[in-house]
Amino acid sequence: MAEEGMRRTKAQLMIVDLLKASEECMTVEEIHARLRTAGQKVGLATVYRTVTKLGSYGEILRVDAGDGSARFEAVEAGPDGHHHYLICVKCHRVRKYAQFSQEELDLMKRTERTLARRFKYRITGHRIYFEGVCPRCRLIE
Amino acid sequence: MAEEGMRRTKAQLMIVDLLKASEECMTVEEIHARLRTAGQKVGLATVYRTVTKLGSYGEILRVDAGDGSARFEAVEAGPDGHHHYLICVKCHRVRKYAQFSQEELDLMKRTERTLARRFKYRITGHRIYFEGVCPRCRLIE
DNA sequence: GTGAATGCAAAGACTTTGCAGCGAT
DNA sequence: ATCGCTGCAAAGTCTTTGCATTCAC
Repeated sequence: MAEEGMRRTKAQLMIVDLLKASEECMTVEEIHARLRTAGQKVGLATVYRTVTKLGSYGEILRVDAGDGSARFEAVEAGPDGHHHYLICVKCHRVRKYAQFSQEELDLMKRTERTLARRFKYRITGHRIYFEGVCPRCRLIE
Repeated sequence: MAEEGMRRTKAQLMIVDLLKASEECMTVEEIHARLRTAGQKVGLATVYRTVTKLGSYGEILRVDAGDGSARFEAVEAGPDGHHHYLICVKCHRVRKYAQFSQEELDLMKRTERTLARRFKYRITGHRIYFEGVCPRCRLIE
């Protein structure tokens, strides 16, 4: 996935590793703060540039929490890289999960074909978000 | 759906009507431009305030096209108000549709229960987006 | 050594807010 | 006649960009 002329820098590795280790998608601010706290001095602009650049290579995926805040996740190679999401409507955190059933996958595939025919789109993928209140926010409801 | 002390103004009606008549979700800029073109002098701030306010009442729903641009749709009362979406990864337009199968609805309901149990969320709804290339953009691919 | 990536700060884009006047109830 | 809504412009926020320096290859 390394591209022509591209350099794999320390900042990029740290950002991707951080995202890979997280069960939640992270905002640019969160990534920046976490790296700072860990003693790494990375500029905010670098985080923006990294998620944008690796995003264009498909290594990082942008996810919207529905409140306008952009969040990011690292994409593992292969089919295991695909996630669905749980979005908390209170705190806007985005939890990713990969345990979906074969039935779901089959239905999505079939639906994609139906939609392609009906609306003349070339379908390339889908995104599924469940909205609700996360365990943490349920405590203070 | 009218709230305590709220006034149903001309600007609000125009914005909701415009959204109801559209098969696509619209950005604030698009809404503003369309109203201007139609000879209505509505300020951009009013459009922002309207989508935010009616959004909090559930009359307008915010949709993210995955590129950070917020788009909005009017929500009809009842179960018919629910849509799924086709997002064009080239032009980022968001087409809404309501023709989903009973099988889809059933599966989503079942999945919601599974997720609620597994992740301890109180699930309130779901959002489904299919990504692809729209008919218009396919012509210039 | 060369040129991509970084850090910082400045610029740009998008959204919200203060305030006086307008208009819905 | 109220008091919420609007328009405009100013103020915030979030994101991108210019430039000199650093660092990966």
